[in-house]
Amino acid sequence: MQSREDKKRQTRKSLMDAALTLTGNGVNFSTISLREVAKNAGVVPTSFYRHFTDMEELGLNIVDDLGLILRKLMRAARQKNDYLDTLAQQSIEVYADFVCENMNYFYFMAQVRGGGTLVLRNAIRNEIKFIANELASDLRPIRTFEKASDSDLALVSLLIVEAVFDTTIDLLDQIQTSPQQQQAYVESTLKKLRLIWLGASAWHSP
Amino acid sequence: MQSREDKKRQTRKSLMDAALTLTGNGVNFSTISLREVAKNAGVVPTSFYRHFTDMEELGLNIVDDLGLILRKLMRAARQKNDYLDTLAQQSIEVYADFVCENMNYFYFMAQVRGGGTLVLRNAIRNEIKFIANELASDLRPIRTFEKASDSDLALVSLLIVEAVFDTTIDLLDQIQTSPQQQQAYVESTLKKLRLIWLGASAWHSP
DNA sequence: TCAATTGGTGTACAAGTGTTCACTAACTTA
DNA sequence: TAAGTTAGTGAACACTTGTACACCAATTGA
Repeated sequence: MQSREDKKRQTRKSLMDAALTLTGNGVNFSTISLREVAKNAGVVPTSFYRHFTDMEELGLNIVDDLGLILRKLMRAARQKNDYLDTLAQQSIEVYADFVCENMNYFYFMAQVRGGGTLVLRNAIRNEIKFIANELASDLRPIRTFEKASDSDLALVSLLIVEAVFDTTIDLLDQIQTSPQQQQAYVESTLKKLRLIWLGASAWHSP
Repeated sequence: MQSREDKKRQTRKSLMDAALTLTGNGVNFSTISLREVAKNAGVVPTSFYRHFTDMEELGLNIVDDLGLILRKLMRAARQKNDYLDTLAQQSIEVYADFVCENMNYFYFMAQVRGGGTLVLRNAIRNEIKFIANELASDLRPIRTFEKASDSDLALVSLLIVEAVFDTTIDLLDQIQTSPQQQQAYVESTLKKLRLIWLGASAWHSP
């Protein structure tokens, strides 16, 4: 038996899952109707209002969940390794796997990043900045960056995170059309990171 | 007096402009209805079919126009200058101005890049690759890259173009909320390019 | 000049949209 | 056990959507 609160939480989750499933199937989040979400969640349209005032609020809650996903990602990628290149390769492979396992969330991110409401766009931007900050404090102890200023380190981190996140739609489309060539994306991204790496190393040693 | 063909071309342009105006006003392209476009173009809904079979086809034609815009951009940015840093700064300033003057097109690009149909996404991807290729042949004669392989040069170019294009939504939002701080975006992007630059220089001198 | 072509019109329809309101049944609390 | 709270229901609303069809008027080409 479950309490009323539990049941509520459950349908709430059903609604969010329904929206995510739709975005994962290639439907643009902005075009998804409240009624469609309700139907896919096995609930009558008016019930939607017991949980969210409108689709944007539901979207904001998905962004929150996405935040959790991304923090889990960071945890998984945090395998201390002083050899930068190995670290980078491992991280990107971890990332690609994560995207595979949470495709719906990453489709959502890719869509909303450039095409959501201003409110939603800002929410995504904040998540990206947060991850970049996390990365910065992970990079700080590494020898390459011991002389780098905080703002330089922040910039390097932001560039890396953007280079990875903003091309995730390419990875997702790759997975859909020819999953076996996912490795191509990993290699191309790895090369980009190596380049950024190199730049960062040279940054403060003129 | 104008021929029938001219008049047709003109309403066709009205339809595309209407769609662009809407995306420029923050409406997501995927949610724009055929009827709304027709109304804003001052034409009855059924007339739409005389020009496009559906909104996706209209979108593809906008991508084509965007291609022309971007080629114009490349031409404007092609001020030969052997001093890389100055070149980079000039290019980004040119880009920011271009985005200001063609906001609707760049909103469209930002939206469709991650949230359009698969067909539209691929169309945008191709434009990005094309621009990256152009950039690569511009970089080729520069001394820094004289020893770089073609594929390395292609990678550097792609990274640069993506770093600029995929954050254009940030520039657009910046322009909307506080236009005077547009310079902040320019500086941050310039730093990113410097970093990539440095990495590229170090790439083949181990 | 006369017939053909065609861009644009107006009506119509079935389907889907967000939101309202009164209602029910079951859980919670006193 | 009785009263109160509330997640979910179902009907109804005014409106928008894409598309089909018959039609018109003006440019075109013979």
